[in-house]
Amino acid sequence: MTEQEILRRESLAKLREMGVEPYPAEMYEVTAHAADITQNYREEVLEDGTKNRLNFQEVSLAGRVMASREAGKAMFMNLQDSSGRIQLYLRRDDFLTEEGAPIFDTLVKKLLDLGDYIGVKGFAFKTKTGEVSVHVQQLTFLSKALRPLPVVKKDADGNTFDAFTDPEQRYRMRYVDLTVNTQFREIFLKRSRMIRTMRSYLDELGLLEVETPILQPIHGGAAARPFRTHHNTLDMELYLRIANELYLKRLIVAGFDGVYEFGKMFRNEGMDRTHNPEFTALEFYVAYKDYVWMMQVTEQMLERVARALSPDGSSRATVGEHEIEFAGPYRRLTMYEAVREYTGIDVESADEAALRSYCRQEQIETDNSMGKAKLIDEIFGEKVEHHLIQPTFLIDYPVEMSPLTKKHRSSPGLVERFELFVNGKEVANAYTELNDPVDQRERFEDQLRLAARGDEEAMAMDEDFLRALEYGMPPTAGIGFGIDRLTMLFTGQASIQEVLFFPQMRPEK
RNA sequence: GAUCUCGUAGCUCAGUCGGUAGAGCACUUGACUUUUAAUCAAGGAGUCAUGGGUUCGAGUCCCAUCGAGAUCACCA
Repeated sequence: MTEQEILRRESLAKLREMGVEPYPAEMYEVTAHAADITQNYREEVLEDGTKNRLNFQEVSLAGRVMASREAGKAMFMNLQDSSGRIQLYLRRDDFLTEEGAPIFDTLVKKLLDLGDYIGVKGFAFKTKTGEVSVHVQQLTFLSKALRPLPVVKKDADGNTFDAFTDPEQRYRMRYVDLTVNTQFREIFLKRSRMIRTMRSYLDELGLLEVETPILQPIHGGAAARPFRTHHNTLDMELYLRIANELYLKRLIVAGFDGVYEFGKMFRNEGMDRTHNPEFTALEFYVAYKDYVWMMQVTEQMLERVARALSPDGSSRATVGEHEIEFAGPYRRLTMYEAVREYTGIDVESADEAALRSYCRQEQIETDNSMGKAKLIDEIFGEKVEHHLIQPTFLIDYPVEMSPLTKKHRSSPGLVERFELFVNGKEVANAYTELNDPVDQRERFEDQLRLAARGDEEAMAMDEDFLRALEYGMPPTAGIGFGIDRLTMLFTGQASIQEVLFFPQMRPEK
């Protein structure tokens, strides 16, 4: 233990000796919050020059002591609650035992430490320097802190000193990070508001919120390596889901017109500033619709999110150096048009060899297992994707890369799929769902052939899903959103770790 | 997985050419009854990430390991 930790344990023991419980069980009545008082306190100056305080004259608030300044027989502290900070003013003469013995020096000045949770009762007033404060008449210890918090200071110009900045410590000890770096709370408030806005939009559309299995016997619905686990009683291998798509479609088969799920997905792949092993997706599926309808819904939903998150209700958001307009309609570009526009290649007429030589020329990595579709996708990723700053629907993908997507109504070799790109990154993936069970079986068989060639991410055959389709699934549109990526977009964060409370870390020591 | 950078007091950081471990804040003691990065005086606090090596001597140089960040590869 460090010196400071030992001292705090000694303070704890002394409090108990004095009959003060540092961790009381009973609730503490809170009648006011810091931000409300500092923003709404009113007082008037009477004709004789005295001040008349108009509100907050009997308040009870609770929070953490974040700073203290002793001034002789008085003391100032900053109390932080969930709404913000407020200054407390304490005078020695206000703190006496029932017998009248002074306890200010011992109890408050010595045994109260930064980081302690306390409750205070008193009245609001303005100090000589004009700061709205609470004159404390009664103080209650609510929880003693045994470790010192980092002390982050700010001066009058807003300059920060000794900020708690080490990303490793911030992510490992989010409780400390969010206590002292309160600006990061805003990211998570926005994340919550974003999800709430989407949920209420989907509820208005009449969709049903559902939950589907995370432990799955067959990992389907996406191309990714799964986490494996084992169920003891069943004595069988299970996978943490990489997607919930096939289960949501079973519910469409079951006769629900529309279903949605916000849920964690798990992918056993690399970690970097845009990938965490577990991440959150929103997927929804709506019967009797197609991907054209889904584009309009996407535009409406994201516009609503943007307005909910911007301070002035604007549909625009600033992301890095770009101002992004989320009100629709968004630009629509086919995969082929996009590649032609940014590279000049006519991918429709080009053959595999021509694409391969272009990749060589542009130093785009390829391997021999890649077919024409995969090569186009590689070129898109290298040459096009980062140009798509304003929301852009990229539509109509080659059939080989979309085993769950319905064939295009008019363009052979393509499927009815779109991905939404914003700020050069994919944020949603949608399609007119494949509901032809015979076609779906053939697509799975193609995937099996890929797996046999060593593709670890190829989808497995899911006989029960095929059986469901054979019972009949109505024509359906479906979409998946990366909630973490969207949060990054709307909060201007470059790292996924900043939008997750507890990003995955290697174990300490 | 590869490459580069980083790891020193509770926090933020110095530490020169290899020669006794430093500062500010925090902490302790004292002064001050409207302070606010409070101020003033004095003081305490370190397994220099871990383990080896070179050297008379290593925070510093070399190797390995652990952890983090950035870039790249894969993926969303």
